[in-house]
Amino acid sequence: MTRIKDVAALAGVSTATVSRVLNGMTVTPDLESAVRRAVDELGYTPNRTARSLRRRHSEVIALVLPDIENPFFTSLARGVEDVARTAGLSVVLCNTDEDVETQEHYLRIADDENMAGVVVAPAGPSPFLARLAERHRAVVVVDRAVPDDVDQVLFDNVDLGRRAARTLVDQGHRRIACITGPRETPTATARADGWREALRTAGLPASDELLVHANYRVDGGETAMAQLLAAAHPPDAVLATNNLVGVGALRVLAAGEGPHAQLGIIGDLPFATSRIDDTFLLRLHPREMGLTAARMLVARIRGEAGPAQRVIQPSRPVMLGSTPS
Amino acid sequence: MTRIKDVAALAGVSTATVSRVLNGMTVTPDLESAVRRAVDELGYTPNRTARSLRRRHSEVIALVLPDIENPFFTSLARGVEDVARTAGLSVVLCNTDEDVETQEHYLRIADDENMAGVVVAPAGPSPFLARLAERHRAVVVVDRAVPDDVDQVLFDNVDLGRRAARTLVDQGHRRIACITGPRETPTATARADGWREALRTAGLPASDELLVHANYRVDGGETAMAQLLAAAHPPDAVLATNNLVGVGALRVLAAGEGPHAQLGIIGDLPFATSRIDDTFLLRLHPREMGLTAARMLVARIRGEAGPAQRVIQPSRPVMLGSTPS
DNA sequence: GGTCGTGGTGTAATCGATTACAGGGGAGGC
DNA sequence: GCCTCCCCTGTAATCGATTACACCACGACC
Repeated sequence: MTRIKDVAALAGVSTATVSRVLNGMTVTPDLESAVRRAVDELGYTPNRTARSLRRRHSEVIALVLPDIENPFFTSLARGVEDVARTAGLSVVLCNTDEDVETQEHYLRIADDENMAGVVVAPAGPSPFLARLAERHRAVVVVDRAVPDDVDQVLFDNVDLGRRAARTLVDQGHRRIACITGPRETPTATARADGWREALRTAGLPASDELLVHANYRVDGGETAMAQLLAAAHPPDAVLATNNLVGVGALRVLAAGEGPHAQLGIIGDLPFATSRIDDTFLLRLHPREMGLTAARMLVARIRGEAGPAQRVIQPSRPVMLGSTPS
Repeated sequence: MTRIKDVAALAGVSTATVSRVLNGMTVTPDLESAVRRAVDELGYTPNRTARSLRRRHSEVIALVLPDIENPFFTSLARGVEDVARTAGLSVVLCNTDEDVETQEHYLRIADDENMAGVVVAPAGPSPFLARLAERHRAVVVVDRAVPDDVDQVLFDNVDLGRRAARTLVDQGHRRIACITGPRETPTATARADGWREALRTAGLPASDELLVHANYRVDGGETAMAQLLAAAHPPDAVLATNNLVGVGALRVLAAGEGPHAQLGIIGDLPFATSRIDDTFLLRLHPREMGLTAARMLVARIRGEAGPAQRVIQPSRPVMLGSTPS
């Protein structure tokens, strides 16, 4: 491996001068070009480990996500990447698999590796997160609120549930069920709260048998939808509060057994294989959430940010599905 | 931040002893317990940057992927993670967006950060890759062959195309089209070669108008399928050579306009929303490919690996689709 | 009892960059 | 002509860990 010493020797200058050229400080043009020639000739790139040991932070940010197989999060990741790249930062992605310990593990690595900052969609409560923020590490939380005093980019989940449910009400449906995630998942319960509120406001029932707390994945959506349609009084419309349970619900409908029901989904379905003209999608634009979060992170890394803030990421109006693009 | 010096001072030993305790070398029990107490009390974790500067490699491996939004690759990523975790390594994921320059950038980072190794699904030819391998960095290439002398885990793509096409032939179809990726994409052309071979063997036409080189994404599949079905002599069966064009093709079929055609897909559809009983899937099990690649990487990191080898990842028999699980 | 070997510990060198500090040289002002 | 001041450069300290090397104490063996 070529080191800065080799470049300095070849260019006939000191290591300090090489470092200065590489970091854009003023240097006599003669020396500068000599250094650049030497750098090119040796194909030298600075050792980032040494650099970040000395500088006490690297040019890498960590993006800690609970489920890398969920298109919502991969889309969010793309947003973070785009901003990071233009800011000269590299993104490394860590998958916690919804496991709090794994999350702590990765947050600790980000800290120990002196990463410039962290964007995290928390799998659960994290003592370490607060500690990072206290020590003035750049941290932005996305998608899932935490009580700590850190930057956060969130949806107004109650409002999402309300708006989606209201759309079904306005369509004339009278028995509107809701498939949401586990009780321990705050976004799931908040969206269900919105659904309940919209129904009550419209004078419609929002009874227990119309609300299913499913596992928040595709199979959860399938099971829940099948259960709802098999009930004595099946609903004439169903709200799925995230993309994955939406996929599951759609599959059951596509099977065509049992009664029909209008479906509404909070989320997007980039890999849907059926026509879904008939389904309402309340698209969430996770990519834009990623953009927002990354911009906030970059500002904080640069020291341009003030006290921690919570940003509510807007979502677009409820849209009729058509085949998603 | 607490440093090893602080621990040493509190425990009344030298930094060398602390380091030895933390790295499992033999130390007098008295001192060892004193050190452990001090570590606990201070909540000390070693600074990984300093450690990897000295050791000249870190405990992190990079997984460099061309498209993080493709479920094939996220599934592969899960496989890599599972092996890495049990080996005590952390995985960071880098998205090249099919861009060779971005790929070089991330490979360089992996090198400069002294990462323990790299698993990469190459977006294209990479001079840097060969250089890494030459310098005895642990490198494993997955999914897309490269000419360099490095470990590789690949499918037998010609065979995949052949088997998938033969299944359609055995079904009694006589005019079998193929939607594959761009001519510059080796896996795409190899699978198409297999399709052509199977058709010729069966005495069926494999003419140019039956082979569409589409963009290898969902919209490419849609366009290609629409084009095929609108032809003067539409095919009675279509082979889609990857998961994404398969999704696009299915969408067009689901629209129900135009003639029907039997569909076969090389790949899996974890987010399909329709019943696909009627479609043949040749599942590829990218997760297992990730497991294999990560195991090879770990062996190489530990210095247990010999000369570079190419492993052909087996795939299961062609299966009738049903709703994927 | 003396010598040798062994196992455990501490001191200090080391990894490869950045940067505080000191010194040298040239320009400008009196 | 001399003195400042400023700008650039080089030397060496520094980041925080690991580890080569030297040393010491103790036990075994002759």
